[in-house]
Amino acid sequence: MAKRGPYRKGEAKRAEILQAALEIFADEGYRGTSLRKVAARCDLSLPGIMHYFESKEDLLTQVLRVRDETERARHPEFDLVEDTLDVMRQGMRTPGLVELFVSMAASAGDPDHPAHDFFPRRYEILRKAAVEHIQKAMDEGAMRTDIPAERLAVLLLAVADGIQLQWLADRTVDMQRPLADVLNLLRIPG
Amino acid sequence: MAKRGPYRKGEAKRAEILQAALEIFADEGYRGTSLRKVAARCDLSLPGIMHYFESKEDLLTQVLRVRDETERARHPEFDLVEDTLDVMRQGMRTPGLVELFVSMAASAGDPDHPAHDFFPRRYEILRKAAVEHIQKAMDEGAMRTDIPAERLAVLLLAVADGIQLQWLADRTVDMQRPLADVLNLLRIPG
DNA sequence: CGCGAAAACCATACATCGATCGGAATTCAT
DNA sequence: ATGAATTCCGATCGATGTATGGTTTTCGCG
Repeated sequence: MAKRGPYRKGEAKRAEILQAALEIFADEGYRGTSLRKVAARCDLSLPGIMHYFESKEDLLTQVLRVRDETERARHPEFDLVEDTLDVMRQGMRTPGLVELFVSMAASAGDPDHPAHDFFPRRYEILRKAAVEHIQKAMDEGAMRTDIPAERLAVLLLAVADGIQLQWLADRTVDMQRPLADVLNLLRIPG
Repeated sequence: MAKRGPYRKGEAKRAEILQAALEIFADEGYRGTSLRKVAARCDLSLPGIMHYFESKEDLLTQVLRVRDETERARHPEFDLVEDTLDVMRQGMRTPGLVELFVSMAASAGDPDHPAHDFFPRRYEILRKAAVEHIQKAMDEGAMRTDIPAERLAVLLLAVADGIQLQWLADRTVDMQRPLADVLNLLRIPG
């Protein structure tokens, strides 16, 4: 007789909070966004938020989670190049979420941080998906390098993340070009 | 009769504050480090800090500045490969500073942030230095690509930054390998 | 030397933040 | 319909960055 699980309205509110937080961080940036502001948009008080999430960082971690899930839903079958480019296009429209992602990645190194497990897991998933596609291209003889697919996957993810960091500093840099360049370095020329 | 410039003790304290902040962030991480803690290490009160720095973010920005300067002093003549690898080795010993760097990069997108000018300027300097070395290697025929040096510089910096992001999430990843790999992709094989 | 203005520095206070606690109101399985 | 679990709030706490006013120290200049 201990637990009874969340109510229907509860689950709805939880989703509403995550959506509100996502929107606020998307168009107001990571700085100066308080839980009380998120609460206000949901017609809630701050303890109302804390009822659903253990801490602010917990909420933000789950924001990243739903962001990842919705993005994954937008791409039923994974295409290495096109999907990565689409992630960047999406990022250009929502700089606040890129800031959130980077900022969380910075502090998630702490073992006590709610996102401490999220990022390694995420990288592993992305790496695995990338390796799969790279390996296929290699088997088709479309690669001109002897670097193993696993290392190429790490390299490609690094390019994708790194160019976003540069873009945060200077929004005029071309985020798609470096990825295209490194892919051209791998492809057998015309 | 307006200004008289800082006193001798003042400049010393200013440097002491920056050094103390650097050390605290280096071995305690970015999270949970307050200005009062920095003040205590300098035998100062919090307003004592605020006398020298306009805000916390201003202090942190200048921490990054002195960090850059001391690193540049350690490398009188710039060597693209060896220096980048050394930056990563240095980062592995001070994860807190990597977190600080990434976290600042995330929030420096705001035009009102003290580091808003720092990062573009930094990237421009690094890019220019990288272009110089790449161009030299190209003139010597040591490159096997028709991608212009400027774009290769952006690509190399992206790899360096991106692999650090992955390393923050998983400290077992090899930070040096991806850089070596992308360089091998550019070099004419044996 | 010593005068005095600027710099260095502190005690205090303030606004805001995330977090906590006790309790009231609401939901829903039984 | 009952009652326990969930939902949610008012009030409060400790900590943080910041602002204010004043006091002490430094040091150029007469």
